[in-house]
Amino acid sequence: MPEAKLSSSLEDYLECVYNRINLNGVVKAIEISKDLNVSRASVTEALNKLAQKEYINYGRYEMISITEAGIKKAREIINKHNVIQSFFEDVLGVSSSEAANTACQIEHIITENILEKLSNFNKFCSSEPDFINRFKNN
Amino acid sequence: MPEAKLSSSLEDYLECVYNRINLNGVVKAIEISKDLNVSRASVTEALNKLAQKEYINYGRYEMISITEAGIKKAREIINKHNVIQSFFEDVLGVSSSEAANTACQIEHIITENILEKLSNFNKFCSSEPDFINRFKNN
DNA sequence: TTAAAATGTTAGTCTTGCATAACAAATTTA
DNA sequence: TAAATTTGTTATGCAAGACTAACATTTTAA
Repeated sequence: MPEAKLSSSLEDYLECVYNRINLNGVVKAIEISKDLNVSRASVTEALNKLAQKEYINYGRYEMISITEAGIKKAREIINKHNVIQSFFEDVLGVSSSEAANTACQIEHIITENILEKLSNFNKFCSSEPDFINRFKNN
Repeated sequence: MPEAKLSSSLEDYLECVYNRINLNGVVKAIEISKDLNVSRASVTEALNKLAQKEYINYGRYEMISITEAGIKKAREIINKHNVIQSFFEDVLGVSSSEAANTACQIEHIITENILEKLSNFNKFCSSEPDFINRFKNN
């Protein structure tokens, strides 16, 4: 039974593991350290914590794999990220990089309820391009 | 010359000092500890840091006052809070308490640029109540 | 005006998350 | 395949931010 709560930092590591595995089928600690701009030692430490919480499978010098619970959790985080980024980018008209950077932080904070409302709002706005255009020219 | 950067935590303390002083003219450490749900010891520590950064005036057993730089900074934080809360509450229709709690965290993260766009968006939406009503009944 | 209560401070500890340096293992390449 | 390089781990330390317990000061009230 994986423990539910992850810190922002551990969520970032899990998200990175998921993305890398999705992309390449595997992930190495050094890639994580580059993606997240942290030392290899910090990655080892974080991976041990994620394994202890049963979000990944991992042991000394072993290949990293992600559990079902890890996949579920990672997808939740990534979904949050995407909804937030889309709001900033597509509704407010913020640049892609600024939208992404801010979304990276807010994804760890926003509640499920607000997320759902925001997601609906994004959809509603994209069904009303006229409104968004008037806002942008305003 | 006050140092610019404050951690999320110190921003919370400064915001609390500002609000209490605005409300009552004075603020006591114990009130801060109750508002922020931390120990009196943590308050002492935070106040020393804020004083060292010249956002407040403070010394051992002395009355707490806020500097000009502190007022400016606090108002920026509170403005961020209000814009974010208003978006959640008035645009998305989130409850006041959930909007406030989430805004409390996002206020430490959001960039000036996104804030400005969000603020404009709030204004634009309030000038188009029909759009918001259609979203809410959707 | 003291004794009790409330408030504030200090000292020491814990946790998280990061770092560097030294060492271990695995991989690459000459 | 042996040496060099890369990658991973461990040990250790630091900083922020919180805590509790003990002590100091201030305030309240008997």
